[in-house]
Amino acid sequence: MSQNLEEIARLAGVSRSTVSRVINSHPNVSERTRLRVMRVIQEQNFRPNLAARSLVTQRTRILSLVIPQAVSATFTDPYFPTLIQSIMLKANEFDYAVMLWLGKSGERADRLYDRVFKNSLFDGMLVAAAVNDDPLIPRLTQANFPVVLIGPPSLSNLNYIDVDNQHAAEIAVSYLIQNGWKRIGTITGPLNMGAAVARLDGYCRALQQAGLPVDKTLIVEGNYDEQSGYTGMRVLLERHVDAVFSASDVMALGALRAIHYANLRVPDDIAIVGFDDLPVAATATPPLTTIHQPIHELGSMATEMLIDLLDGKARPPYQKILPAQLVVRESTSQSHG
Amino acid sequence: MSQNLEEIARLAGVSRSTVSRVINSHPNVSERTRLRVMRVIQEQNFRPNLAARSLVTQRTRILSLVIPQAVSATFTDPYFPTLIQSIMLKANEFDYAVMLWLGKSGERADRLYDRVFKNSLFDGMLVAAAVNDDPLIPRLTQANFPVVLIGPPSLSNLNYIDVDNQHAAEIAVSYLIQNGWKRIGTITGPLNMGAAVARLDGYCRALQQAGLPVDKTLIVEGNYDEQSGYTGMRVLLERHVDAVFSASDVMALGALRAIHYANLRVPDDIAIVGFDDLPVAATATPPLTTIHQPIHELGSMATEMLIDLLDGKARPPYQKILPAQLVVRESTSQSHG
DNA sequence: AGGCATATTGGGAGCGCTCCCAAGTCCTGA
DNA sequence: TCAGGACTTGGGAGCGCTCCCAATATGCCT
Repeated sequence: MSQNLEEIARLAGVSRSTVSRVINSHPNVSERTRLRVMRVIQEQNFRPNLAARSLVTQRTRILSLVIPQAVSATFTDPYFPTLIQSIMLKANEFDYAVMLWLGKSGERADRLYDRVFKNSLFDGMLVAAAVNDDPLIPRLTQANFPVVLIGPPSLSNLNYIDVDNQHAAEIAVSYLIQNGWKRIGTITGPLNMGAAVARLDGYCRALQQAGLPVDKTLIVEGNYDEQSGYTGMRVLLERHVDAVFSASDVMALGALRAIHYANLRVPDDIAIVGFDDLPVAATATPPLTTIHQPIHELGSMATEMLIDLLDGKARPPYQKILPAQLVVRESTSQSHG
Repeated sequence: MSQNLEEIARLAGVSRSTVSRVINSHPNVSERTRLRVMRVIQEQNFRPNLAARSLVTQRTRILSLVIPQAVSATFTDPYFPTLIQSIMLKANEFDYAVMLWLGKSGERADRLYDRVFKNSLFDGMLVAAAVNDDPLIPRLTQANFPVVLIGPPSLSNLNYIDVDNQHAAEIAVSYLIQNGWKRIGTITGPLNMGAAVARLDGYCRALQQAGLPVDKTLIVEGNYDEQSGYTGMRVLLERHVDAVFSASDVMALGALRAIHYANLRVPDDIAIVGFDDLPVAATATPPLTTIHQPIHELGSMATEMLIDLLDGKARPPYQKILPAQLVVRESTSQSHG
């Protein structure tokens, strides 16, 4: 069970080096020998010791995925599971394994990074949902460690992939305006996160471009979870909005709950637009108009970017921005004008 | 940045061995030397090479978490994120890192295990949501590799932790019976999974103990997702049930949707009991009576069990069963008798 | 002061692999 | 038949660490 190259070599009647060549599919091995060695490897169910290999190659073929904001509330959002899954699959496709690191709720983020960096066993790092003042960023500027951020970066020369949050939000709000809604509020994400800020910017721009005032009392900060959507909507109801742009579907669901609770109807009394296009958006009552985020692409492209960086196929700063589309459903289907 | 023990030793004016002792906090180092070495380590931001260490210790302090059933539908269920998070945190607490492995949708599970076992860089393995005919199980019986299953095992001598699914289901259905509901249907989970079978058994036992017939036409198989709850409920509505035991909250949500769609009311016309007690159960309309699963305990205890096994503090078969409790909310609040 | 037990330190060996270079084998063509 | 090139194979060195044992320093007792 726990043999080494030398052992396999003995059984196949060749040298350690030849077995190594077979395993790493080096060209200079005769077909005859290759087959013989392969058979012994199979019979013995031999798996080379990756620690030994890493020691000499200085590569582990492990990627770390770090999610600092994984407080339980955030993690209930299917956004992360989807992202994790797409990263995993892409990594495995390229023969990389993935280590996961989640922040403890209430823990300072640098404690998490201490934990991560204490473990040197990975070649590169993906960071999802970093906050703007993330303590990782300064650490990164000095070292030249391969990292790809998923989401908006707080420094301009970092590697990252993101969806065009601002533009998407602008489209969503413009759509509301074009369909006659006037008093449009928004429930934002946590404003220490870049994506949340960008979505709010898009909201403001759309209003300005339509010549509508930006009323600060119609802007409520949430934290992406259902409850904060509910609470935020209660506030906006008091301010008599007739439409709401929610920075996430999950919060939009909370907003729906608040609206039903107030015995109002969507979209007859109030229109709602979400963000993410989670599966649940399509089955909500009523089905939610929302911005479709290409979460799968985000995850798998981020992984490809990181691997490109590791292979020297790309150099930092390496950056990509993905478009996001408006998906119209019943929560805005009826014109108000 | 990438020095070694020898380098640190030189800077601190001691030997490689002494530095090693300081890092591993061996007792036989004088306080004076210890401080001096520590300071150099700090200054140089030195982190020992884990590959080299693993090569000699034959331990990596990495755990693998394998979720074979992670088809997108399953993964939308917050059960997994919660479980993953609790495992991660407990592992980190014991200074272990966690590698994650997810099955690709439509992929045969043994392909996943091939991938996992090709990577020898972990000391032990946690497997969540294995199916009954999981191809891992035969592999396990031969090797003596440390594995803890999360969920019901298909072989009696495996290490596992589980909640008492059958008993919990029995309590839930008995509660319905005691409150006067008569024609009780059930939407099960996928019946190739042990937990789903156990919950169905509990349903049947409760009926039998109350002297009620088990009507096979009132048993509908789902697959734990929202849509299958919806579809299952449509079938049960045709069969005129007055109460439903759903094997998951997410399916119960689907069932609620079907009931609303049919213009019936919960609990006035139909009572519903779920399973899991996800956060969403409390905020559903109406809030869901359900079985509370201690997901966090499940994950962190499974991790502790695995570490016990690795440390030789426990020997296989090592097994634990956690109780689950009924949480009564409005979806059953009104007696029907 | 000297001797002995104990605390502290140093260095060799070896974990299992890859990489490099040298040696061996085979085949071709004049 | 034999030189010369290409293909194939073997083995030494070394990656950075831990562990063991031997060597040295320290402290205590008589």
